[in-house]
Order: sequence, then structure tokens, then C-alpha cells
Amino acid sequence: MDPAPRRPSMADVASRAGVSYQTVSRVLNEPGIVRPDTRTRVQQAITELGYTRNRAARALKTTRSSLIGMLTDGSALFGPAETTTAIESAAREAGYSVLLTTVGAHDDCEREIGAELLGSGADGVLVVAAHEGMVPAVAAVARSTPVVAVSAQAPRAPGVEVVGVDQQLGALQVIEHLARTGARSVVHAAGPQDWFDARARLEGFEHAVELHGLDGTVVGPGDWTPRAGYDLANDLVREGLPDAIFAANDMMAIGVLHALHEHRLRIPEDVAVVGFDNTLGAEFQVPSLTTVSQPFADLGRLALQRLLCLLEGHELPPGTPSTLPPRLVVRRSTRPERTH
Amino acid sequence: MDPAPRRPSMADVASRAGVSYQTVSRVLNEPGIVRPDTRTRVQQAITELGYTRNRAARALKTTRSSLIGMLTDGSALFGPAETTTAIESAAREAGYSVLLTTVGAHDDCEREIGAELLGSGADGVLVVAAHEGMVPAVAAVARSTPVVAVSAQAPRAPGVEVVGVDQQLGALQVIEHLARTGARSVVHAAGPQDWFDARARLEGFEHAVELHGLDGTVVGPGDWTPRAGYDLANDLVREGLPDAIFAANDMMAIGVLHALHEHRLRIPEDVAVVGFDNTLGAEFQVPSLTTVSQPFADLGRLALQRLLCLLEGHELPPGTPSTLPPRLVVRRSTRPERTH
DNA sequence: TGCTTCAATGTGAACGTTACCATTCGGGGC
DNA sequence: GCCCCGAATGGTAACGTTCACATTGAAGCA
Repeated sequence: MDPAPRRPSMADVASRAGVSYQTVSRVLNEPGIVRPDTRTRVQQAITELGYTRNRAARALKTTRSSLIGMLTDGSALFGPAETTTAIESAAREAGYSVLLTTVGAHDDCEREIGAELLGSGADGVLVVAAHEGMVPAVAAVARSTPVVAVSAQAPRAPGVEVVGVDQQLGALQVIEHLARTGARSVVHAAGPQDWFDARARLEGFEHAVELHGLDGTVVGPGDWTPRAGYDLANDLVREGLPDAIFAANDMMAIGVLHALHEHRLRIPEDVAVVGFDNTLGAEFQVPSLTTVSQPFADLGRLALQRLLCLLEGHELPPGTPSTLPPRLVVRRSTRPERTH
Repeated sequence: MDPAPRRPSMADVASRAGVSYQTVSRVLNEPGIVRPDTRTRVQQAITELGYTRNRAARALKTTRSSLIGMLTDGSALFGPAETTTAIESAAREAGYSVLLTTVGAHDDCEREIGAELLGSGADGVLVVAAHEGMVPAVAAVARSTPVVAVSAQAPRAPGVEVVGVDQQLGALQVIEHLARTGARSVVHAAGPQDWFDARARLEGFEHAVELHGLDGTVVGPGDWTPRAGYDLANDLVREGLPDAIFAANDMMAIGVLHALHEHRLRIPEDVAVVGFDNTLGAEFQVPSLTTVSQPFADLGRLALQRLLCLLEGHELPPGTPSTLPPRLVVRRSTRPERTH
């Protein structure tokens, strides 16, 4: 093995460029105040040596790690993967790196995750797919670190800002569409109620159903998976079908479709089906799935922007929303609206 | 604002426990050599103050960051999300945190990403969904940092170890199954050829088809999305259908199914369809999708294990595989095998 | 008792950077 | 020609840890 080929430090760059390491630091941090020819000399030395700043030393001295912790449920990576990606690239652009912490949905994660996040030294934390089990950990972290949650209504812990898509509005759009297309009875195949999003969708469903005088029933809760939708739909087939089934997410809707097909039911003629999320495959289900599209990427960027404001102390641009509207995407799994 | 409520340091813990900071360090790093009563005193002080080690200082002194960089394609989070999750939790268990770096499939990512990874100070790097565009960046990183790639055959850059699922074997299993169920002509709807996995599946297809004397054709390449599968299948319907269509991944297979349904073709009677990945929704497509299941979670753990060996210099347990076998999952989108 | 020995703990220095203050140097105003 | 000023750069200290070594104290043994 090589005798520890130590990465070059500022001192190495400095001696190569014939300046002091302080000048190197200045070239990196406030290039404006160093004379152009010195600056280019230093920059050349930097590229020649392949120098990169030692992150640890920098963090130690500045007490800022340039790290953002991202706490997310493992299973959630399937759905809002776009949020994750958007956050990461926006963070990179702002000079931060993203520290990923996943948590199993059913982990007893309070102690461990909280400690992990705290110990990670992140400047701020983003909670991406929020469920009840995360709340204690998040609350603990929030006492010493800025936290922004991407969530329906949020881990209402003190110090936690929330950015989200209006899930209730999404549910309302679904119900209105179903009402307009002639549905009288609607069943909501609910998601796991320890997830904030699932709860918000359920509440939205109940309000909307009442508002429109529909016959609304809730079954479940399921666990976001196709199998849950499949099982719930089979139960419904046995016990009597409504005009429409509104699944808590696309995966459950896929399971619902499958069960209905097995029973040779026609969609949407016998039953209409609606999902939520507009995930990648939704458009190509059979029939293509009417669903609610969430602006996952915008959401990620928005959350990061908010966190950066918290971290760097500047104001949020006025008019920045904290809630984004979802968008109903009508496809073939529901009856067409009359286009008189 | 509070006047910078500095987090407690070892010195704070030490003075509270009435020992020197060195003793605190020892309690944390080699508890065995400090007297039990001192140890408990220190530990109590630690919990009372909510002390956590300053990661930056530790990294600075030890020249190890306890960070593992994970480079992945953004779109890949949809598929092998399990790999990501498995890696993260295994890493946490081993005392490492995961730094996430995503890259758009079509980014001109060479310079930027390479610099990012290098500058991140990660002790090692894991490349999760490998495509051609990553190679320069990965090669650059590999010169100064251990790199393990999770990939078919890999960015063959010097110093990059590879762990993967045997994609060719998967393709072979598919073709054998199709041959046994009476298919004579098979079309492969290929994936993007700058992805190593896609290329391996294509090659596996070609070998297997020749081996079994089938009439094999390749169409595409597609871009992993359902729409690509949909478009390719529509072309096929127009130009003449084979007995079976083998899509490069499940998403493309979903698009294929959709197109076939639109043309009122029966699956598998008129055309059989096979996917790859066994993603969450595959079982509940209509009909349920025959596909190749990849042990994503095992793969993630394996990759991390390899990287840790590289990092910490110990030997890989003998008999540890570097290639995992996939498993064909036969469902209803292909004809049943004769069970004589 | 006096010496060695070892276990337990303390002290000093260093990791690579940035904040702060000191120094140098050339030029403009009197 | 003197002083002062500001621009450019250099030097020193400190962030919180860990490593290597120094110190302490009690036990073991002649």
C-alpha cells in the first residue's frame, strides 16, 4: 500500500503558487479581494494538484457542515422519488450535500433515528414521507436544528415548518369528478392512517362526499400496496359494489383494477376507479388510470428553498406558497365527463 | 436570536463528570479500558447534556469521514429503491452515513459529479444504477477512493469492484420459459443501451435465442418508460406480432400490455409478455406479469459489505458471491408450462 | 521500605480550515 | 518629503477531536 497518499491541502497549493495558505483560502471564499494575477496563479495550482477543500476542517471551523439530512420512509422511495431527486439537485446547486436516512415504516425508530440525525451534524433536516412514527424523532431533532417537512398537514412539532400538496383538495377534485360523471356511491380504500397523507386524503374524501351528498363509505386501511387494494376490492365485490372506488394511492388502485378484472367487471361501466399520485405506470394501466397528479419535483424544490431560508436567515420570497395544488388527471378508468 | 447555543463538546462533558476530555474520548472509543464507575459517570454526563460527537472534528483528526457516497440515476429510484434502502440501513449499522448524489440520465455529468463526489469527502463510493455517462466521473473518483458499482458488468474502470445480478442469466431464464411454452418467435424491446443492465439483457437475449433456435428480433431501444413499451408494441402490431415480447423492464412491459389491450389482443394467447425487475405493481397488472425478480435488497447489502472490506482492509468472507442469480417469476402474461 | 509494574487518567500537539488582526507596499494630498 | 490610507497579503489562534506520550497512584515483591 502507498504510504497514505494524503490529499493536498491548502498549504500544498499555497507553496506551489508561492503565496500563503491564507491567500488560497481567500481565492476560494472571496475571490474579489485578491489581485487577478495572484488569483489565477492560485487557481492554476489548485487544478494542477487536483485540490479540493477538506470538508471536515471547513465544517469544524465554520460550525456548518453543508449537509442536509433527508429523512424518508424506505417504501416511499417508490412513490415520490421525484421529490428526493429534486431536493438533491437543488441542494447541490446551493452548495449542500444530502445525507439520506431511511426508516422502515414499522421501525421503532424514535431513539435511533433521532440520534442518527442529531449526530450526523446536518445543518438542517428535510422529512420527506411523513408518518406518525417519525414524529418523536423529528420533534427531538427540531429542538436543535431547522426542520422542514414535506407532508400533508404535518408532524405538528414546534419548530417544524411544513410544505405540502393539498391532499384534501385532491380528494375533493376526485369526488367532484365522480359526481359529475354520475356516481352516487363511492368507496374510499384508505391508506395507512399513521401516514399524514393518507389521513388527509381520507378526511378530504369525507368532506367532499358530504358536500356533494354522495353515499360515501370507507374501507381499509390498506398499506399502500397493490395487494391491499386487491384484497379490499375483492371484499367489495363480495359485499356489493359502489359506483366508484377511490384508492388512497395508485398502487392500491392497481390492485383494485386487478381484482375487478378477475371478476370480469367492466371499468368504468360497472365501477369507476381512481388513484392518487400519478406514478409512472398509471397512464398505462388497463384501463388507463384516472388519478391525482402531485407536483413532486416542485414540492422538493419548495421544501429545500424553505429550509435554506431557515438556514441562511434570509426571507422567503413573498408570495411563496407553502401548499401546492394537485391536479386531477382524467383518464379511462372513470366515465367521461359530459362535454356538452 | 439566541447567542449561538453551541452544542456541548467533550470538554463540557468532561468538566461535568469531573474528568479530562481524554477520558470522555476513551469512554466513547474504547470503553473497556476505563474504570466502570468513571465510565458510568461520564455516560451520565453525556446523556444529561445530550452530547453527540462532533462529526467534523472527528473526521478531521482521523481523516475518515464515515460517509459513503451513493451515486445513482434519479429515475432509478423508481426501480431499485430497495437497493438504496438496503444500503442505507446496512451502512447505518456499520457506523456510516450515506451521502446521496443523483444524476439525470442525460446530464453531462462528468466534471460536476466527479468533483462533487471527490469534494464530498466520502470514504468510499457506491454506484447504484450505472450507465455509460457515469463512467468518466466514476473513473476519476476511483483513483483516490474505493468504489463499488452495483451493475451488470460494470464501468470497467480500474479500481472499481462490481457486484451485480446476472442479467444474462435472467434473460436466458426468460427465453427458456418462452421456448418451453411454445414460443417460436420472440421480440426483445430493448432498454437504453448506455445502461449496462440494458445491454446485458440484450446480449443475454441474443445468446439465449440462438441457443434455443428461436426467431429473435430486437426493437428499440426504449428509455425504460411505459410509453416506450407502448410505442414499440404499437409498431409491432402494425408490422406483425411475434409469439412473445420480452421487455427490458417492467415499466416497458406495462406499456406493451396497454398497447396490446388497445388492439384487443389476448395475452398470453395471442402474444406473451415478459418484463424484468418484478417491481411492486407487476403482480397486479392485467394479466399479472411474468418477470424476472432481482434480489435488490441482497444486492445492496452485498455491495456495501464489499465496500466496507475495501475501506477497512479486512478480507471478504470466503465464498461471498459477486454475482447474484435472478429468479424467473412466472405469472399469467405467459402461457403455463406443461406440468406433465 | 524502596523499587518495579501496570492500570487508569491527564497533557500536548496536530488534523486543515477560517476569523481576526498585523504587516507591507505603493500612491495621493498636504 | 512627510504622513496617512487602503489594498493586498501574511501570521496566529482556534474549532473539537484523537493520537502519542507523560504522569499518577496503588499493588506486588524483595
